[in-house]
Amino acid sequence: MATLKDLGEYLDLSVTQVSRALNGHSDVNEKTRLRVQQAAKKLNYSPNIAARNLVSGRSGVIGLVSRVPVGEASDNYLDVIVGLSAQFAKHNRQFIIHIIDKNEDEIEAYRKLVNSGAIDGFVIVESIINDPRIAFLQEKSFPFVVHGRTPNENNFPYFDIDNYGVAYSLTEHLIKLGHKHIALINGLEGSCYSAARLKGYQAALAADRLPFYPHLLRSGGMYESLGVVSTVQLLTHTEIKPTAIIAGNILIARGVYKALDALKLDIPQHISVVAHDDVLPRFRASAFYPALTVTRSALENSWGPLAEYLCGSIDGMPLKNLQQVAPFEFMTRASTAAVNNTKL
Amino acid sequence: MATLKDLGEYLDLSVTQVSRALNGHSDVNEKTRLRVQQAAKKLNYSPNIAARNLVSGRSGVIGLVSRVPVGEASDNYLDVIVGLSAQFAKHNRQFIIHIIDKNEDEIEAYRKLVNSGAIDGFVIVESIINDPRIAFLQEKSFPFVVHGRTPNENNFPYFDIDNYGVAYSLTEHLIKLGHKHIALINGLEGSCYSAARLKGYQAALAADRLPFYPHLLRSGGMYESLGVVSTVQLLTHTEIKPTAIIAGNILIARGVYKALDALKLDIPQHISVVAHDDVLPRFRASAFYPALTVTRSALENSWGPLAEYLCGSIDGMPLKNLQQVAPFEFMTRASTAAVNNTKL
DNA sequence: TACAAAATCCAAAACGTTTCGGATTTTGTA
DNA sequence: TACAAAATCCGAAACGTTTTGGATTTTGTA
Repeated sequence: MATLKDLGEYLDLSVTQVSRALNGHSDVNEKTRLRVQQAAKKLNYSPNIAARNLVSGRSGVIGLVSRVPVGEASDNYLDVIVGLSAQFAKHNRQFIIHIIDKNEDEIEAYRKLVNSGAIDGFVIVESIINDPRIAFLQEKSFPFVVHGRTPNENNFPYFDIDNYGVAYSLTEHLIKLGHKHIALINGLEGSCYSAARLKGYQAALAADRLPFYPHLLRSGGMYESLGVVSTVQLLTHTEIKPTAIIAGNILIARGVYKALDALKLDIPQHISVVAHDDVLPRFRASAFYPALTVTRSALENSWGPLAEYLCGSIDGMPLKNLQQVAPFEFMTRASTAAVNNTKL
Repeated sequence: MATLKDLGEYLDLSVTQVSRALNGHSDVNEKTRLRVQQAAKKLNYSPNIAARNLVSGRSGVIGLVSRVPVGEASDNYLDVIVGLSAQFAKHNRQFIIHIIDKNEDEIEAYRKLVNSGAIDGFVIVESIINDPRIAFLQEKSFPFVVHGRTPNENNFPYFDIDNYGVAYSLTEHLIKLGHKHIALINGLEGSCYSAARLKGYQAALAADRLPFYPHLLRSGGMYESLGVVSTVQLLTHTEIKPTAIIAGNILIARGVYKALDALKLDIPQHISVVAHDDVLPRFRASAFYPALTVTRSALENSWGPLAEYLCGSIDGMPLKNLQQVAPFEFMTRASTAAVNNTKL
C-alpha cells in the first residue's frame, strides 16, 4: 500500500505538500496538484484511515444501539440498517449496530461506547418523550442525530416528518365528510410521533368544536395486530362507535381492513378508513381494496438527511442546517366517504 | 480521555511498561501490573483504537458485502446481521455491511474494499460453486470466512452443517418407510449446500438401488412460494407422483403444507413430508400440524464460529482450527408414515 | 561476597497522517 | 532593477499505541 511518503519521494515533493494537494488546500500550485493526483492514481494510493483517525481524534464510526429486534418489530428494521449503512458510506463513515440484550441497561451501553472512543456519533431512532438517551448524550455533548423530535425544545440535529400535520389533515378530511366520531389508532404512548399526532388530531377536532372521546383513542406497537384488536374493540363498544378510523400506518390499516371484513362492515359505506403511509417496500398501500386514502411520506427519505446531519454535526456545522421537518402528500382515494348516519 | 502517557506519569512508570502491563506481557511484575490495572480503572483509561490500528496495520473492521435484499430474501437477513454483529463485538471488532446496488459488479466492490485498507476480513454467505468471491480473495490472500463450503478442496476457514448427511438421513428415513418416489425441493442450483444435499439424496437412493427421477427434483429460492409451486407441479405430473416430499427448509415446508391442503391431500396418510429445520426464530417448526419430521440444526449457532474463525485467520492461526462441519439432530414426528400404495 | 541469571524496567523508533510555523520562490509594481 | 506581496513549498511536531533492543535491578548460587 503506497503512503504519502512514497508519493513524496516519487514526485520529489514533501509529504506535507502531497497531503495538502490531495486534500484540496489552497496553497498548492494547480500544476503540482495535478501531478500529485495522477501519481496517486498510478501508485494506487489510498489514505491510511487509522492514521487519519489518529490525528483527527475520530474513529469514523457511527453507531446505532438497539435491543435485539423480535417478532413484528423486526419487520422493517432491516430497511433502517441498510438505508443508514448506505448513506453513511457516502460520507466515508462506517455504520455499525450495537445490540444490547434484555437485562442490559441502555444508557450504560451508550456510556461505554462514548468512553471507549470507538464511536463518533449516534443515530437515535424511535425517540420517546423525555428520552434518556438524548439527555445523556446532550450532557456529554456527544454528537447524535434523532429520527423524530420532542415536543420540547429541540436543540439538536433531527429529521422528522410533520406528524402533527399528518394527523390534522387526516382528521380534517374526515370532519369535512361529516364524521363526528373519528377513532385514532396511534403508536406507542410515550413516543414522540404519537404525541405529535395526538395533538394534531385533537387540534383538528377542536377547530370544528368536536368533542374528544378518550375511548376513540387507541395506542400500541404499530403492527397489524393492533389494528385488528383496536377495530373490534372500537366497534363493539356500547356507547360511542366511530364512523371513521385513522390508522397510524399501513400495517395497522391492514389490521383494520381485516377486522372490518370479519365484522361484515364495508369500507367506505359503513366506515371510512384513512392511514399514514410510510411507503415501506414490503407493505404497499396499493395492496388495499378499496384503495386507501393516505397521507404519504416515504420513510426511506430519512436516511440521507439523517446521515448528512450527523456528519455535519460532527464537523461542527451550525445547528440550523441540521434540522428538517419533511412534508407529506395527501392522497384521496376510495376508502373515505361522507358519513352514513344510519345506525350500525 | 486518559492515555498511556497519563497513566505512566501518574504511576511514575514508562509508557512501555504500562502498555505491557495492560496487555498481559510476561516481563512485568505482578504487583505493578495490579497497580497499573487499578490506575487504568480509576483514570477511566481506554485504549485509543486508531493508534492501535495504526501500529498493527489493521482496521478492526469486518465486512459483509451483499446486494440490497428484497422481498422474501430479506426475511432472515436481519438475523444474519444481528448475529454476526454481536459475535464480532465480542472479539472487539466492528462489523459492517456494504451494500452494492444492482448494476454494480460484486468483485469490483471487494477489490475496492481490499485496496482501501478499510477492512480486515470478509464474511461470505450463500456460497456458490466456484464462487468468484472466494477465488478473488484467495488470490489476494486476503482473510475471509465462508458460511458453507465448496465441493472441492476447501483450504480456507469455514463453518458449515452436514448438508450431505441431512439429505441422506431424511431420504433414508423415507425409504425405510417404503417410499420409492421421494421428491426433493432443494435450494438454488448453484449453491454449495444445494449441491451437497443433492448428493446426499442421490447417495441414499443409490444405497437402496432406487432410481433417481430428475422430475422429482425441484430447485429455487428457499421460500414458501417454491414449496407451493413445486408441490402442485409434482402432484399433477402425469407419470411419476411422489409419495413423500423433502423440503429444503421450514419455509418451503410451509408452502408444501399449504399446497397439499389445497389439493385435499392428507399428511401423512397420502403424502409424507420431511424438512430441514434451521430453527429460524420467525418460522417455527412447532407451528406445523401434523408435527413435522425434521433434521434440525440452528442457523444461529453459526455466527459464533464464523466470527471466531475469521478473527483466528486474521491473527494467523493454523487452518485446521478454523474449519467445522456441525452436526444435526433427527426429530421423528407425525408427518411421516409408511407408504400408502393406493393410487392417489 | 561475588557473579551469573533471571526478572523487571525503559528510551526511542515506528506506524501514516495532518497541521503549525516559517522558509523559499514567484509575481507584481514602481 | 529593487522591493513588497503573494504564491508555493517544506521541516518538524503531534496524535497514542506497540515493539525493539538494551539497561537496570533483583534473585539465586557458589
